[in-house]
Amino acid sequence: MPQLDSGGGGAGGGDDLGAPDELLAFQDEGEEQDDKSRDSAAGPERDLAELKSSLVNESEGAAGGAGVPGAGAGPGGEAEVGAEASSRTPSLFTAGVHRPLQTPDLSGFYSLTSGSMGQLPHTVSWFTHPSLMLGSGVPGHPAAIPHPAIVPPSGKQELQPYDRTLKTPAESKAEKEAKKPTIKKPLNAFMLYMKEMRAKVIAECTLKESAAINQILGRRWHALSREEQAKYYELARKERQLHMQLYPGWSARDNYGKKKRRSREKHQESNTDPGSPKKCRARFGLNQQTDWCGPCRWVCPHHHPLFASSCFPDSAHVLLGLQPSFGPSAPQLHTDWGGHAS
DNA sequence: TCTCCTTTGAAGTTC
DNA sequence: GAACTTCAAAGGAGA
Repeated sequence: MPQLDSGGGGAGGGDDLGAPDELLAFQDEGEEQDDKSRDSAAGPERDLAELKSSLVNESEGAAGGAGVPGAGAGPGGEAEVGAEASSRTPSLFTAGVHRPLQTPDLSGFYSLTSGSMGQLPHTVSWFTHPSLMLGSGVPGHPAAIPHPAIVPPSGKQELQPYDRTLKTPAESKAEKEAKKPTIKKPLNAFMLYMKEMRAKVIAECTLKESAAINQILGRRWHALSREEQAKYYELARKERQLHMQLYPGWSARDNYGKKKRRSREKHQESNTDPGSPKKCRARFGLNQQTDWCGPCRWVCPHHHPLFASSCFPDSAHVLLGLQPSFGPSAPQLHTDWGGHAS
């Protein structure tokens, strides 16, 4: 865990949490996104990469100083913890609302009470009271709020996932492994977005199938402005930051194999599928769309970014006799729409 | 009961 | 360092 280096060093390396993919995505879609952002009022807005780098700098300051905002057992924190923590679900956002974060620049993100970020739900809910968790030295303390990322082997949340009072040094390692609760990965920006928007999509589309909902959410994600996406990237970055502080030794690898491994063949099949839109786009680029295969070039009017927010669910496409996008053999939705927009 | 589906992003592994 | 793999959420569907 390279990022686990604490302090400034960690901030320099580990805190550079803008993922390569993240950047790539925007590089990929830079052209089209630029067009989009040009006509959207975002004119002078910073490039997202710039924004991200500024966020990194900002977080460096935070990490180097007080660490995670609110993490440093600030005044009033404990009182609020005991009184409110159990009655409401704290979150990064509620944290901002109820108790503005210490990092001024971030307050904008967390004090959003309207718009898309108004009610980011509880995924980040454990953030509010890190003072409980950080450096408390009392694992299993009754007042401690377990991180939602902690999931016991049963899959249900335990109140005291790290209660080791009954453990003895002689306890078998296997037993420990078996009983050790799973610490989940922190959610990335898109996951946070999904959590927030899922309910809306369900309400709008009267869909319940997560797969279909996620497809819609994927399209909408691409239709988001950079600023809007940046909010989620920032949130996700904070998630990861706090996650690292809460679980310094944790690695994503710890959870490898806990899910049943997907069929590699299937995965590879889809990756090597010549009709894979992402492949064509990656291979030929946006400027050579004439080289793209048919499915990649195919443009569903409902999937056009202009209509992304009101796009039909794919089941509706099927019902309407439009080109289906479900099924392993069907072309994936052209969610990297950014590129096909121009 | 378990796995798949489906999305994007982060992080780990492999070459 | 590029490419690939796995996991994170969600809940219906199907084995």
